[in-house]
Amino acid sequence: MAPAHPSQPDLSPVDHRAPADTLSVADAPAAALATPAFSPLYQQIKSLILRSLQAGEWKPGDMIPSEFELAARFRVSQGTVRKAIDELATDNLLVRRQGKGTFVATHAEQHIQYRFLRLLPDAGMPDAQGPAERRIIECRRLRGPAEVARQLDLRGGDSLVQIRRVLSFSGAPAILEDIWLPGVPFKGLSLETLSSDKGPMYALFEAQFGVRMVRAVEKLKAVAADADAAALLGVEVGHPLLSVERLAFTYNDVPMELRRGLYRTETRHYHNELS
Amino acid sequence: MAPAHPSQPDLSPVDHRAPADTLSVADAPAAALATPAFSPLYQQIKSLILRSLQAGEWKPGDMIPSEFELAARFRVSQGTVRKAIDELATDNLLVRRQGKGTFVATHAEQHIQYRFLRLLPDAGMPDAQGPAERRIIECRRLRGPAEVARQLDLRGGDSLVQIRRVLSFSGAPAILEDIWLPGVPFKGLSLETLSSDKGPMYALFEAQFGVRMVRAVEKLKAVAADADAAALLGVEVGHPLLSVERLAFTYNDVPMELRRGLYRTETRHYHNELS
DNA sequence: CAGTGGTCTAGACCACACT
DNA sequence: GTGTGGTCTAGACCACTGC
Repeated sequence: MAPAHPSQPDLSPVDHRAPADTLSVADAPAAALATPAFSPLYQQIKSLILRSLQAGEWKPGDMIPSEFELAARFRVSQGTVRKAIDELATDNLLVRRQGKGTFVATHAEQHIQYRFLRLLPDAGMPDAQGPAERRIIECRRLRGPAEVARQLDLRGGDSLVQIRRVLSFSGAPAILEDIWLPGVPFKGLSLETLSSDKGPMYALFEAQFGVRMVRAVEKLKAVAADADAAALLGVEVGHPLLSVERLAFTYNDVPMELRRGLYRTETRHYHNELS
Repeated sequence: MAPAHPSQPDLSPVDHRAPADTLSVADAPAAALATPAFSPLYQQIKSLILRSLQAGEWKPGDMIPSEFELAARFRVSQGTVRKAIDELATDNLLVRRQGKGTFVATHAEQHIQYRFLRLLPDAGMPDAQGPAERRIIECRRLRGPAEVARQLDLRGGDSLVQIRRVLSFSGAPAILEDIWLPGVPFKGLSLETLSSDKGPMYALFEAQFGVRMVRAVEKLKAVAADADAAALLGVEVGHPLLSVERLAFTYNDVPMELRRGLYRTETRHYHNELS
């Protein structure tokens, strides 16, 4: 067990027992007192694992090396690796399965159909609304509006993909979504790609473009339906709709998707837990 | 250090090294195979600490005994107590402060004014909207509607307190709230109590009634303002409002408050983070 | 300085899944 | 049985706070 790790440079992190000035900030100017810049070993291990995830060393769904293997690779104890993995698991980047191993989280093959969708039926079981029917209204490339570009950390003239679609439950339209994606990472995304796909959109992004959405922030408002939305969702103009603006991030907090959804909430609600 | 713990019965939990049949399920019938009913030591410690919190052995804001003291009391190692406290801290029941100690979380003297309020101004700093002005519209006791009673785990005829209030920012009304509380734990709550108070309502509940809200679930919808709401919030009838229905729980998932808020979201939004 | 939480180690054993 | 993650211990040392 624990053979040499092929083509793996010595990643042994700093020795936490060494004097403070040999820590990872060794080269910082002595006057830099604003940043304590001390980072525990397990945090450094966490960063190293994160780097491997970004680099694609292990793909979504893969099993990563065992805690002991990683401990040997990084020259630390198993407990330290464990703490690093613990944090990555609570961040939903890794999934532990006792007896089997630790796996890279994925939007595909998860029991929940849509990991980031918080819309539930008012009555009945959480999944009583069945699978959503999806209709793509359009998918085009354009030079995006400045506000969208800004949120995606792009320059004003950069290319974007815009998608508009409607989700229905049991034949009744429920959600109208506009989605903006940066053009470069999503080169080749087309109406055909989207239409022929079956699973969640974020699973498609993983499989086809290697883009994994890790976290997101949402801004919710109540708005009145305009003519467009009213027609597509089958409500009167002025009907109250829940507007959900979502900015989704990949690794390292890089924004990769802006999405604006309009939800009908007559028989459904947006569910949230506070603590 | 670690003197005898006065008036403390021997709380030593089950020995995890003992054969399985001496675990806490020792008395379960042999046929009961549906429940694995194995609980790690640190979970048992967590329950014991939780029990002390409920019993009021340590009040909100208090410092609890050090990890070593608790380890001695419960006859386990410090690391096991640590893991129990870790979970209680991530549940926001305890707060760790390095060098000082571990404290019972409180809704008072927290930097954020309202811990469960997710409404932020669209632009500007998170706290740019300043403190809210609060106006109590009414506070009365009644036999509550069946639906409210059901959600609060009460019988239909039990007494309730109902509060209606409006929150404004910079003089502009923003939130209309209806709050229902069970009458028994909140005996003595009156308009005077509420009006003379300055801090967050949940801080008042802690200080005056010993009720600490621990977590909550919310259901969000977009609705049209009715005549009442329109008048109190200064909008037209039919104006879209964000409806936020919150059920808040004390320890042990006992529901203690039902709250229905109507938020104006023209210049503010409900903020949420997904992961 | 002493007391507290925070990190790290090394080793033991348990629970679970596969073969 | 073997290999994985999960729990528990005992002891060492570090970092922060306040006397």
